Amino acid sequence: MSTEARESLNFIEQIIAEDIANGKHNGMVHTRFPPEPNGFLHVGHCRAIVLNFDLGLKYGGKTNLRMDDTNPSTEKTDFVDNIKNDIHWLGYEWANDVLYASDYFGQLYDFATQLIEKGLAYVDDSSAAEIAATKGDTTSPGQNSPYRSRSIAENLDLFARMKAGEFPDGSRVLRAKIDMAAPNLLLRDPVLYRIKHEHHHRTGDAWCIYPMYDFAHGQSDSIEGITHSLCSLEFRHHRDLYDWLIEKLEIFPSRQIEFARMNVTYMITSKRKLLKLVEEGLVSNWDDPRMPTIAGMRRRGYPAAAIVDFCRGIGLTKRDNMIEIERLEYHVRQELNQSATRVMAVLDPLKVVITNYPAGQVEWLATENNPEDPESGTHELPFSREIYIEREDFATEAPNRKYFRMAPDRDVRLKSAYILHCTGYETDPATGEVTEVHCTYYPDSKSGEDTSGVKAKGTLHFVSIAQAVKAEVRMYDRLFTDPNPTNHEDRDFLEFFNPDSLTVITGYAEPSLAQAAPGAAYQFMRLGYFVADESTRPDAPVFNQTVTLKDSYRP
RNA sequence: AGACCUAUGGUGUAAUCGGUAACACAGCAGAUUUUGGUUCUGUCGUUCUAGGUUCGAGUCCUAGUAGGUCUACCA
Repeated sequence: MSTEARESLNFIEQIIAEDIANGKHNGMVHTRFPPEPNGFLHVGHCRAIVLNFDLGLKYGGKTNLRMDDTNPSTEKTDFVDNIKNDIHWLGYEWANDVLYASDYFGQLYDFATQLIEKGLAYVDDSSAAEIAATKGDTTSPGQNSPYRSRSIAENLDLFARMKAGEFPDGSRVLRAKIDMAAPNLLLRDPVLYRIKHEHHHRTGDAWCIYPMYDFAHGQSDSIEGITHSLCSLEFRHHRDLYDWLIEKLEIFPSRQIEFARMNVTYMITSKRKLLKLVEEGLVSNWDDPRMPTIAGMRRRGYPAAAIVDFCRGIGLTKRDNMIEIERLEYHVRQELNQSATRVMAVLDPLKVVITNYPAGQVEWLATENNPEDPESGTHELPFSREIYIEREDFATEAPNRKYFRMAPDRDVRLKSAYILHCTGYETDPATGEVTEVHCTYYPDSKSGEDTSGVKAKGTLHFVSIAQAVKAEVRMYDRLFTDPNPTNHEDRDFLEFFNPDSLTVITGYAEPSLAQAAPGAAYQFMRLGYFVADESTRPDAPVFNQTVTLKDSYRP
């Protein structure tokens, strides 16, 4: 009864549990995921999405999806659609419709006016360079702006005229009047509004002044009644300003809590750097299967459930972390092992002729769709005199006692078919390369009805040559040659781009693969998991390697 | 150099008013296996340092050390 282990809560859950116990916000929990629609979502966002939406689900609250679109220069509606699609794909549903910080521009303007009226904000005519120059630094205080002591009336007038479009870009800003000597640089009269005569993807030309992050994010949280506003560690310093604004504006007290964002080896999460990969043509696009974007991982064949499980499993702290990609791959394999249909495909073919099998004869053999799922049934694949096996599965001489693949005078089973006895092989006189292998088969060794008594230690996959379908197979390796490519002070991350991260080959697949539906997951037996690419067609099947199988064979 | 944040196996986390440092991934070894997959078993290895408080410290205190963040009209 009382032997059940106490549930281990992460530090944010502890805070929430405490707030609920104390009756804060009447026990309500309301979170949000606030992406800026200026790029594709990536692994790092997955962690934040899972965290915020799971918390909403767990504590009976809601989670908003809010586009943080306060900078008209970089944001686009296209990105909004991708973001919505990615979140849905992960399996989450947001409360209400999608919300936009830009919907609050009117409210935000009123907040700014209130601040001016309280003598807590002023219009500064200084240039960006002047503001930066008088900011001081970590060891010395800044200097007050000469415009800091303008009257409230003058500030009100100037701010209204900023909004009216009377001034050019960069000529004036609205600043909070806090403390130019504050140890936290963000509190040294931070800029609240800037002038940008630019078209906004939603508000059009209605505004020519736009709020800065610090004067939009926290206020949006407050307007929406967000109880726990979760963000990454680098926003710690912003919290002082976040709290100051809420206090001075006397609005709903959302609470910001910072956590360490997730880093994964061989993956980068800088939007700027991901964009560079696309622009330089090193990857095909944002959804290239090598990209750590949600779109890329989806196209790579990573199941949404695997990504979500991964994010849930890594815990949550305030420590910088670097999670090994093997852990993500573990979840991908675990998920795919349960769901992927088993098929056979040979990627590096070596012809095998079964000399005692009648030429022209074809047998259709039943093979399990998925041994992990008894309900999954079987499908049929052809067997005939001439087949392909993996070149790697043949050796002219068995290297050691632990080798149990094909070699002269050895017996080996063909998965779901017969046991073969290797009688010899032919080589290219010029190169010495093996060109063909000869075998005989044991007619009474058919899978499921084997009475041969022959013991074969190894089992190989194969395809019947006559019925095999050629497929384009894209083999992937890590995108970078270094687990943390952006961590080198003296070298650009592109120096670590792995030129072998994509290898396109022609494989030979069992005929059922011609009908693969885009997105369908398969296990090419003994090779790995593959997904039918969105471009796959019956006459030209295309597969992306998702991840290899774990391989404990060591020659 | 200033403020703030963080230090637990190779990696990520747990240990909830101070009470035997545990789980997962990775690694290694073995069993099972018509996928050298899956599954199962075993194994390796951990509290940054120095003081202090205490019967007892990963946990509390002090001082160091190391790493991270911050001086955009980006978010």
